[in-house]
Amino acid sequence: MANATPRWTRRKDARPQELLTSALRVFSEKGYAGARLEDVAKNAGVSKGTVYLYYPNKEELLKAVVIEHVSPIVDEARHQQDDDKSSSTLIREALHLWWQRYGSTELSSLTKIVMSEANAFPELGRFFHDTVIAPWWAYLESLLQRGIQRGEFADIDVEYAAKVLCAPLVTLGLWKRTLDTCCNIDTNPMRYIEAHLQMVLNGLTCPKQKQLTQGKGANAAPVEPGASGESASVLALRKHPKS
Amino acid sequence: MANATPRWTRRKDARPQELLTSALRVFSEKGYAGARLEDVAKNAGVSKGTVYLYYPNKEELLKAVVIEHVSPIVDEARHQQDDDKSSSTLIREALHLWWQRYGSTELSSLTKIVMSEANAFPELGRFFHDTVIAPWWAYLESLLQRGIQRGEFADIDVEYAAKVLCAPLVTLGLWKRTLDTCCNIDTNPMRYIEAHLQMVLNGLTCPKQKQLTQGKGANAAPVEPGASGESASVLALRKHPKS
Amino acid sequence: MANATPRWTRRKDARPQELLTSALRVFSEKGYAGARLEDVAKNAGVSKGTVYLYYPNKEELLKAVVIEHVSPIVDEARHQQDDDKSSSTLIREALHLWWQRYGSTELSSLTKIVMSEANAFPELGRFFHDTVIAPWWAYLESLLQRGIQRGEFADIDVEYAAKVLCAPLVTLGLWKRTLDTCCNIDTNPMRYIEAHLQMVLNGLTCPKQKQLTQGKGANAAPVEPGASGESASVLALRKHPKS
Amino acid sequence: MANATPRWTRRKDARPQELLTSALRVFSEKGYAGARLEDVAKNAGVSKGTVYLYYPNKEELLKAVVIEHVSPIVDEARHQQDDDKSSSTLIREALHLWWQRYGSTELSSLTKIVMSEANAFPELGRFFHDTVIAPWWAYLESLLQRGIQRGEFADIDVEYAAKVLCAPLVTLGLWKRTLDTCCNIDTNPMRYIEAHLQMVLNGLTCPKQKQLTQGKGANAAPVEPGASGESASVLALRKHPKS
DNA sequence: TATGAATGAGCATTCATTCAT
DNA sequence: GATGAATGAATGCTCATTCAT
Repeated sequence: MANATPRWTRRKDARPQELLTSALRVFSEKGYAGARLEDVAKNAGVSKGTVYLYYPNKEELLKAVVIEHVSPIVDEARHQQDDDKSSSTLIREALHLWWQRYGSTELSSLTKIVMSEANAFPELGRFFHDTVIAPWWAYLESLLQRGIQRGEFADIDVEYAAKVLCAPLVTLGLWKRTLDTCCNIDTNPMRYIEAHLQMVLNGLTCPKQKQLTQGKGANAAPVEPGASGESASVLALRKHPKS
Repeated sequence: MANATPRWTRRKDARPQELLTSALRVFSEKGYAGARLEDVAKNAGVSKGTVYLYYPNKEELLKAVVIEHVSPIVDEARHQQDDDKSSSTLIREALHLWWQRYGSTELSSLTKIVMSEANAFPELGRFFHDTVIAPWWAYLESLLQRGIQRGEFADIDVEYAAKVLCAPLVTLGLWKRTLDTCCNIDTNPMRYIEAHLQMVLNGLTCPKQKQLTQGKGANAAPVEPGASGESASVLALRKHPKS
Repeated sequence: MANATPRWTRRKDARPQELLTSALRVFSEKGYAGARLEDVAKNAGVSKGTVYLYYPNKEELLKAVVIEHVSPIVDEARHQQDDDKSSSTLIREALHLWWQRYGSTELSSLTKIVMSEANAFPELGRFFHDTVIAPWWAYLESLLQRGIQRGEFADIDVEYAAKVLCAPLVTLGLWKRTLDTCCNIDTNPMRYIEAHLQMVLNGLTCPKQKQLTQGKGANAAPVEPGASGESASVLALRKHPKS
Repeated sequence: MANATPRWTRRKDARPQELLTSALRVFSEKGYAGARLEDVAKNAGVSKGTVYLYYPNKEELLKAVVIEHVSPIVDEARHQQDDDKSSSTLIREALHLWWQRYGSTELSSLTKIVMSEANAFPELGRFFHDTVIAPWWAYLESLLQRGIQRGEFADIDVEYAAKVLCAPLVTLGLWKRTLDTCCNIDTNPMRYIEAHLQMVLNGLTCPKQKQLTQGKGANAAPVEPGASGESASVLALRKHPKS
């Protein structure tokens, strides 16, 4: 027996980190409701009660995980400098950074969890929005703005374009951790991101066709229906936008 | 006693439908773990025990919800005809259709639920992939292929572009049902979709700049670093793709 | 096996009563905090979960015990009629009734429990006061008033006398269920009540002495100190009444 | 480091005292089960572990509180001298003393606690009886005896009268600390005690009526039923004394 | 002595599932 | 088929107690 396993060699200072890491793993795997605090504890090499020495309850533990792990990423992006790179390059870098630091890691499970629990714990949703989503949107927005001002980008709906810009990465992170796993698929993230950038930077439309649609303002109404022989059904869709 | 209270005049066949609708609502609101079968039952106007007459357990009920509600949507898209519209228009229509039939409805909660539970119930994830995701991807892929063949679209990475193409809509559906609610935001779906289409069809890059980047194949390696003065960090990012 | 022990032969209607009886016993024995709902259940021959079908939580169960068991007693006393008995007799009857219906039964444990938990659950304390204590005080007060009006009783501080009148019974109930048990004492309740009634109705003071102290009003200040050679310490006590 | 923060200048001997005081407060407020040793410690300005240096467990701590705080009071009463005061005065003094030293202080919470826990810890109940109750009874008994012997008091059931005599004070102490608090009542202790003394010394019965009932021995059977027109129900009560 | 991090048994509460009616 | 009372396993959380420092 001896002191083979000393009851607490580790420092109080180390505990929170260990618990948070363990919690991230368990929440990732089981979701919020499915995560048992006992597993979080066991995983961190401590007993159930110890968790409560550091976090008053399950919800706060989850929040702590988000705060601890996500916030730094956003800060990193926020402090990205505008240097003399092209705006395209900065966007490319931003998306890759997000992927490398968040999407490709266990952290992206948090997206899933927050989405799932936002109804039950609106405060968590708000926190995630304010801390993670909004800053990202703001950063991407500033990059788009920069591109337009420097004549690199066409004049588009900056606010919404920013939201759209990061959406595929969010989805990718989600899929990698869910469908990929259970369907034995192996989506290639770099190829995915590249496809996204290609489309978004250059557009699908063939250069020769550009004249036809090019030149409209960013907020321009959708392509005029009648003009391009669209079906009535599409008209209907556009005229009664839902929600 | 007689039929003083015709407790079940409704046909037996109607029950499953009502249960499924009720279940969709409850799962939507509470998530899988949070949904109480008693609420599903109450909501459908039956007793707790009745649920078990139709579905052996909670998991099967969820699967049934997905099967019942999602499958038809995909069929509708699958049978979309190639007529003489432009490929851009078909893509536009496809995305609007998805939004109208799925994203904007309670169904989009299923995305959230499936994502959350895919680890716990891989079979559910597989089913969702096979039934919902894959067909959509295939359909979008076919549209992209058509566009390229008809000279409307540039030659891009069709397989991945299809995945990217629907990703923002998935994200939008997720956000509308989570962050929008708890942050009191009101994202405008039509504006969002339009921004997406604008970017994807025309690209961000200003026409005059196009020459510089245009002309590379779809699967082309990312813009050559050195050539455009990108920082080493981006290089690094691209050279060590994670996950 | 057969249906030796049918899962639930007993009626839903019977359950609450059985649970309440069981709860009274367990609360009596263990106090509020010490009572385990599982014991309450087992005692009533049901499972833990069943308790929650009838009472939403431990606190409500306790309240229900009080409501169910105590209220009737008070009602009984409240409806006691003023007939042609002497007021002494009515008081005698009231105290005996209290003892027979409450003090001598398991119910008197509730006094103990309510006292113990009143700080933690003030609402419970209020409820007990309003439902049990106050009505009793009011009833005794009315009897005292009647006695004075009919010339049977001296003119005393009716409000406080009523409180004092029932106090010894409360204490007796408490003692019987605590000290008597653990000290192997066997206080004789009838003798106790009789001693109380003797003192209270006739007073300790010997008839011959009565002239000396008699004749003062009920609310009279305590016997004048100096006049009867009392010690300074008592003076002090009276001049600085605490609390 | 040195003694930069003289963490414990206080003598070791002081600790138990402080702990006991703190424990009294916490037990008072929360009851036995509800009291958290951590609060006791914090309140005394020490750490949780320290409590265990002085008291092996919670139960012993409670016993120590009782021993420490209650014993002195009894001693004080026990040493009360019989001087030339009237027996009424001595009784009056005794009750006031009890109120001042015990009932009106935090100590009276101990009554509540001991009552609550006597079943769980019979030894505690015995200790309280032997140390607190019995001596008080004995003292009051001696005063009553003295009164009778000196012709001041009628010939009553001394043993039980003593118990009854202090009962209202016990109840008052209990009520002040429970119902008064949660019902926002403010019972006036001096008025209460005075009402008690008035009744007990002079009796309720109007002087003119005294002849009718006076003159019976203390242990006399209750007023003869038939003789005073009492109802049959009272007869019943008296003939089947319970418990 | 004193500390306070760690433990783990213990209990209230929930809810999917069963089954006698 | 339908009911809903009953079940009991599961889990969040508390707190008396221990013990390495």
